[in-house]
Amino acid sequence: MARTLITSAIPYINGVKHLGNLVGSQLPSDVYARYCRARGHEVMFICATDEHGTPAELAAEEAGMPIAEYCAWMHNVQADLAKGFRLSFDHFGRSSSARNHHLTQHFAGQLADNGLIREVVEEQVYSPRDGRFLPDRYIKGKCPECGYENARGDQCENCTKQLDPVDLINPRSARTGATDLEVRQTKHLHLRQSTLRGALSDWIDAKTDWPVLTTSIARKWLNDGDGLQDRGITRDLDWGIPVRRGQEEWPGMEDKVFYVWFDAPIAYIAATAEWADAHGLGDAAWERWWRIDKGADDVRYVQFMGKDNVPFHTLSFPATIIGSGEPWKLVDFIKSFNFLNYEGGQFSTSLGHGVFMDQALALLPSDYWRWWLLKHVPETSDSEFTWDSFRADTNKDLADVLGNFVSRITKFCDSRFGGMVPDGGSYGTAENAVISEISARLGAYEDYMERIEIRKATAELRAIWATGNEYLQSAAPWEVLRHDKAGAAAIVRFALNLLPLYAVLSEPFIPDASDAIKAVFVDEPEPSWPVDVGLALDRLVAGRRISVPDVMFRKISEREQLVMRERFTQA
RNA sequence: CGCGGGGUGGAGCAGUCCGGUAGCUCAUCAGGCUCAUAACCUGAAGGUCGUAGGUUCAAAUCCUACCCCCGCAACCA
Repeated sequence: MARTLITSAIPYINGVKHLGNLVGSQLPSDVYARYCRARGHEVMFICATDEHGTPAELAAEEAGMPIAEYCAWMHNVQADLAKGFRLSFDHFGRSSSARNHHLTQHFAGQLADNGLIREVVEEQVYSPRDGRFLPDRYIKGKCPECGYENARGDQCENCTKQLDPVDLINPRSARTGATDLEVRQTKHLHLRQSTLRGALSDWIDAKTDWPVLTTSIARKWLNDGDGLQDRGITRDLDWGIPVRRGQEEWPGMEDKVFYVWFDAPIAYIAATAEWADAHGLGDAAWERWWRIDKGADDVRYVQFMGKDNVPFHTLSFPATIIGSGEPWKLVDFIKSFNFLNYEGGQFSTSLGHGVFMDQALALLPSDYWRWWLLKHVPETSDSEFTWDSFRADTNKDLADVLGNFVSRITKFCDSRFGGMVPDGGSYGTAENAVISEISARLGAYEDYMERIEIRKATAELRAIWATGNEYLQSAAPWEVLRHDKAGAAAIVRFALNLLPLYAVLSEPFIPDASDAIKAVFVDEPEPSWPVDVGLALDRLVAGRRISVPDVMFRKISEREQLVMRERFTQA
């Protein structure tokens, strides 16, 4: 049996995520995980919350909560939203878990033993009033280039000039406004990525089937300027994974923690270990997914992420894995996405621009969002959410094409055949034509899913749904019924047989609707992935009752669309 | 010359690697059906494929130059 390990980029802890975050990794990874399971793969689907770093500390401060408490709370909020969107993680872990502490410290120790860590004394801005070192972006001041008053220490938002905090005129803390900033020396650990440049470059070059977006970003970092640079993997913060060399203390690093980007990808592994712990399983249960010396040699590992995450997954994390010198599983395929914009601008947490996951679920069931987002998932370029498009596509695809088909055939069967799968008649040329068309489309759908081309898969799936309406229209059982009851029975039986097939094929995209369709056939066994479409469309037993479902997808009115747009769009 | 992605009928996209009558969904218009969520089905109109050159019997597709949009630019996740 094929074994597939799937990870989604882990969402940051500092609040509820918006639809752009959802569509950029969690949602497409869920579709792929569901598809793989449906095809009989043994799947391990992992996600987690990314809980360390300055923004988390500041979010907790703003919420008036201790950081640990804030993270625990927000993790639960995000876990509930994930359930609401039917994200089928095998485990939704936390980067702050004990497992991740140990693994992160372990990797650091291995890297140090292999000569891939060097200690560097840096000069950083310290704010006595804040009681901490300030990351560049948390220092504000007047831009020396354009005079903009609120330029950030890393870059001026007004003139886009890249800055160094020491360039700022009248620098101050963005948190407290303190101006008595001083430059202090502080020692940090750097990962010597540059020494692994050749190995990483060869590895990337071998990935000829990866999306252009993925490899082009990796190559840019490998080759731009002086090539891949070493990277600091520690920070002067309180909240994080304490710097240790494996089990040992790390002299001189007592008050430091690892940088979030060092520990976050390791959390994929740690979360799998958490999964094993949660199920009372031993280490062997998770190691067979991650250690090629312990059974993971036949695992295909696929990662999903937004383009902003690509450098860390193509370079830093592989550098950690390779540099450890241990037989950990490296990623086999990286699916990366562009960004989703909102009504002409970017989604913005601070401006309240756009739709957030909790708001979306309060408005409409998850299938609406899943379908639209997946149909427009930004695979080739940035895409844009508009209420107009959302309404048009969900009304047309879900209500008119799929929902209406389910409705018309079940109601017709109910009113003319007593709500039972009718017996009699036989399939002929029309039915065979449908079988061959669906077979062809199913083949295309499977190819797209194997290659993780989500948009094309949605188009194919929709075309398979439309086949049902086309068939009913031309077969016209309401007409045939007037002179040939057996003939009409065969048509209705055939059309009813499309429903379990649609339920199975649609499940990765719209799982709730899939369940609703399955529920039409109360006494039938669970349908499985079709090996032969002809057989799949001749499986319902005549005489068994069907249950007419409620309207599966109500339509969004023009008025609703306008109201939502008004509510979620800040001028 | 920082890097990358994109520019195809009114809208959103496929096709570009491996040149050969420009395809899909929506919207529009016409017809049909009446089982169904004023749904469905069929057909039509609509594009000199960002611009300008070049290669070729033939270019959306290859080459050159340029224009426009978006993102990124490593101590923010």
